[in-house]
Amino acid sequence: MLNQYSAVDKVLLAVDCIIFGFDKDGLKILLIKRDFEPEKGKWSLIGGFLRKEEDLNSAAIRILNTYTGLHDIYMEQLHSYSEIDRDPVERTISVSYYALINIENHNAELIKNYHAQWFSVSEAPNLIFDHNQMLRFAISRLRYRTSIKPIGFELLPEKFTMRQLLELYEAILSKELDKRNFISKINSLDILIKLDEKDMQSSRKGSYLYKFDKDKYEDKLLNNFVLNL
Amino acid sequence: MLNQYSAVDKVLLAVDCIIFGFDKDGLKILLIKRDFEPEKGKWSLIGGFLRKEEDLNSAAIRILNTYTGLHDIYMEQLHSYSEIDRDPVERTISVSYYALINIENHNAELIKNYHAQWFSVSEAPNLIFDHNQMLRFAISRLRYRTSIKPIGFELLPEKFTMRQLLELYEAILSKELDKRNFISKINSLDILIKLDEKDMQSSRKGSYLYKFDKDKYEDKLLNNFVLNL
DNA sequence: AATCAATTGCGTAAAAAATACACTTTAAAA
DNA sequence: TTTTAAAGTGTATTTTTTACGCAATTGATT
Repeated sequence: MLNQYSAVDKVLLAVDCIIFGFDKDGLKILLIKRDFEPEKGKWSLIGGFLRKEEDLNSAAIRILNTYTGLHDIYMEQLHSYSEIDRDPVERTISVSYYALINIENHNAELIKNYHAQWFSVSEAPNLIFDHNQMLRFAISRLRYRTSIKPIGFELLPEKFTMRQLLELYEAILSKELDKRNFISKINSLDILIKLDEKDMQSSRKGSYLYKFDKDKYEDKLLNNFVLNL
Repeated sequence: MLNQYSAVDKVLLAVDCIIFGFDKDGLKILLIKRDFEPEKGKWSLIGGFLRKEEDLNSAAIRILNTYTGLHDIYMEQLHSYSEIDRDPVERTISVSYYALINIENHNAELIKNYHAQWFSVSEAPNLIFDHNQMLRFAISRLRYRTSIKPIGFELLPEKFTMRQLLELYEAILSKELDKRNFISKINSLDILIKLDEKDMQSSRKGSYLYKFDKDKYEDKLLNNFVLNL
């Protein structure tokens, strides 16, 4: 029974994940040393293939879970890459996703087994195929996202100082921000709860710890805003 | 020779195009009456399947050309849709693209042959599969694009009045704009050339015609700006 | 006990951008 | 000549963004 569907060339569909984390040294990404050909031994984004029984979002979530042990992580689709020879072995289209995770929360054992490693975004090694391009695109999307959605819950420890939050934003935007203006803009979002507790690591005076107001944070996630930092 | 690539489920990859046009009645999209099963006879975005010898951008351009006769049209990839049963016949992942075209320039013959038709965006019929969702997403992306890139070249005739440009923006954003503020904001972009010629259709007084300064327009395309209308 | 050092915490003034708003001009039609 | 319908034009007000500096705190040092 002929139909429009018959003459078509099927393809492999891959998912590649740009996994962002943040620690005292700044914004990082999780990369993996590829353990199969081609390009075995080179650095690559964390990826896998789409399976019959899942959609792309599920595949991205499965792949993230495989390499980090994490679940319930929000991921967002970015772009599809389809150059004919992007993968020399077989025609493969790849859909990129990004995730934001707290570096402390993932399974360190797991990533070691997979020869995965965190790299500063600014010092990332050269990546296989078109993964450099994927990474650049992800960074620019992350910057954009920062201007319309709250960010931080995913990347910071539960309790954090204003300075940590400021440095997170500075790392993402890669520019310096004025401390006072930053604080008043963040406060105007009304998503932080100031705790009665101080972090004494960073200074003699100590600085107040904050946490996100989960409900308000999630409300804000639903409605875009403009945050001009 | 076993490798990581062997166990994988290949899929069909489709491209669906949201084709925007603009005329005196506002913002429109080009839809097609589907002439094969499933959902034969229902309205659908214009689509096709990715072929071996092309990448997704080329496929989108080919599909647009097939139905409109147009070429050299800028298209932008939007999103990939991968719900398992989105197409009931076979597992198909679809990548959406959008294009902006001048309604007057396309091949009317061609679209008639294909049972394609222009619809006001606000009066679009119900579409097959997840095409309604694709359309909504495309509209929101078009609005966003409007705020960071110049728009109009693609949608307006070569010479146009300020009112036409204003109405284009109003149609895209679906809100009223203040004429005077609009004009001064558009002028501040410095992409228009005021001609010594008037359009006498719209009023007794006649209104000046403008055209885009192609070079400046394209410079602006390369660099984002913020246009708050 | 006094001083030092490092970082936190806080507010205001100036500049820039966005918004609101109304009347005159023009030329064809009556 | 009067009428009519749309074009064309500028300013004051409000809001937002930016720039900027100093006092408070406290552990460490002398």
